[in-house]
Amino acid sequence: MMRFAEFSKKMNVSVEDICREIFYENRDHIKVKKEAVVVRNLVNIYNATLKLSNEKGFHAMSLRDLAKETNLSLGALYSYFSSKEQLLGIIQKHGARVTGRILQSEIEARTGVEEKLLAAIKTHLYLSELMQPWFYFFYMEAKNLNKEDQKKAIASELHTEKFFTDIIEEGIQAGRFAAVDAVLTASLIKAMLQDWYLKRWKYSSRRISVDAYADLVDDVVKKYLVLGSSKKEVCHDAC
Amino acid sequence: MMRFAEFSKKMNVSVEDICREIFYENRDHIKVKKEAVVVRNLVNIYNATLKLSNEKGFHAMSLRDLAKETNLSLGALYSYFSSKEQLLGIIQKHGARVTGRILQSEIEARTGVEEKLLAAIKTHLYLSELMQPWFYFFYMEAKNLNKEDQKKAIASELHTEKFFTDIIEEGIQAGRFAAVDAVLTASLIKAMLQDWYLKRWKYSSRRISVDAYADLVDDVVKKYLVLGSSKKEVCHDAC
DNA sequence: GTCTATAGTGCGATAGAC
DNA sequence: GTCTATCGCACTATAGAC
Repeated sequence: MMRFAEFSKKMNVSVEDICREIFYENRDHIKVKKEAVVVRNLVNIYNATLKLSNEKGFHAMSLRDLAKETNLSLGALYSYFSSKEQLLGIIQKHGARVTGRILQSEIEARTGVEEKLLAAIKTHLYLSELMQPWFYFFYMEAKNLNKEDQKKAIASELHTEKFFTDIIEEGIQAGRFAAVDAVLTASLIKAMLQDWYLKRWKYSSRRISVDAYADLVDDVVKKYLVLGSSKKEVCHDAC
Repeated sequence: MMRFAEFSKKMNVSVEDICREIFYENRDHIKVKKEAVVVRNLVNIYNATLKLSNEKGFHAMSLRDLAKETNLSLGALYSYFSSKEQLLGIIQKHGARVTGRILQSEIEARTGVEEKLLAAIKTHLYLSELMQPWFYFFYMEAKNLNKEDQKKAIASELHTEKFFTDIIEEGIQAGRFAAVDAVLTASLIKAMLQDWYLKRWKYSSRRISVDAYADLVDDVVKKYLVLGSSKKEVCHDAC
């Protein structure tokens, strides 16, 4: 099964690609017209927004802060979005979209139910590792969205969870997993996956790799779920 | 083992008690002198602050919002704290203190390592259920604290985690738990416990009780940790 | 395409009447 | 002990020079 290094190469998820996508979809709100200029500045603006927001919150970040961080003027910033609120909404929307898209394609590529579960766990962790600031932002700033975007954020959260619920139910029906509560179990898995990007500082300072974390989560989940997995297996950590 | 209803009765953690404690420790910053008046207003102010902050963030809550919610004037509010920042710091500090105090006393009351682990899980969940707005606030607003208080918040987070690490290590040394990575496992447990108060809306709408959630977490953790726990036990959900 | 200057708003905080 | 009125400031957003 794939490790993070491969995933990272294969995906090549770059902020630049996301920004180009945003450019094409928001041509009307963006006053500047040269693609190369726009993409360069959007990358700059979004990275700075994520940095400042993740340090002290989106609301606490003023556009003067953002202008300083990007080395752009206030006026120039407003050539790339029409209001501070819109800036928030765009980052949320496109982050969520990329996540959903990749998660789906990676799960579909597997057949066995245990492989699917492992692939879902790994893909979610690897994605959140590649795009940690986006994931963190998505989580912490959801309450600052307007009502409509907030609904979308909740839907996106439940949609991700459903990937896991479906896999677990499939495993139960196939007689490979114990008959647990699939919805609740999926919630627990999601909680463990979220901790990875929400407490990045903790795992960083302890020098835990994303692969090690993925193995751990998979281990915990499989011990709970998989029928006939002997307790002996636990020993591979000890022996 | 104790259930939530008992815990709730036994603890009788009231916002009023916390506010009285705050009053005694901050007499110098609080201009009003009659205890009864102060406690009544502090309860009002803190509840309103938690409500508004948890809806839209502490920074986004203006003191005019707070005045409206508490039915106090701007001037009156400033009789109970000296700045908006101080209001944030006080809520954080006292919330963290109550948590640490209760968690410690509940764990100390047990002897067996498995009982300790279950007690720690249940106490954390039950406390976060009783004081959900405080826990949520503590988590989401940590980044808005000044640097000094931020350090304290991180220390508090690690301190809570250490309760779990210690119990797991004790279990491993006693030969009752598998030789897992105690620190990492404690992180995972904490992640699952935090989801309970961070995603309260989700569990509420699904009508999951805190007792059911506690049993689930305990089940997952014990299946991963406890040596010689037969897989047959998983079936109690199915059969 | 980017800048500076500024209009207009709402904020945190305080003074002084009652 | 609580109120109203207001100060000074920092914010979002825009207009117009370059």
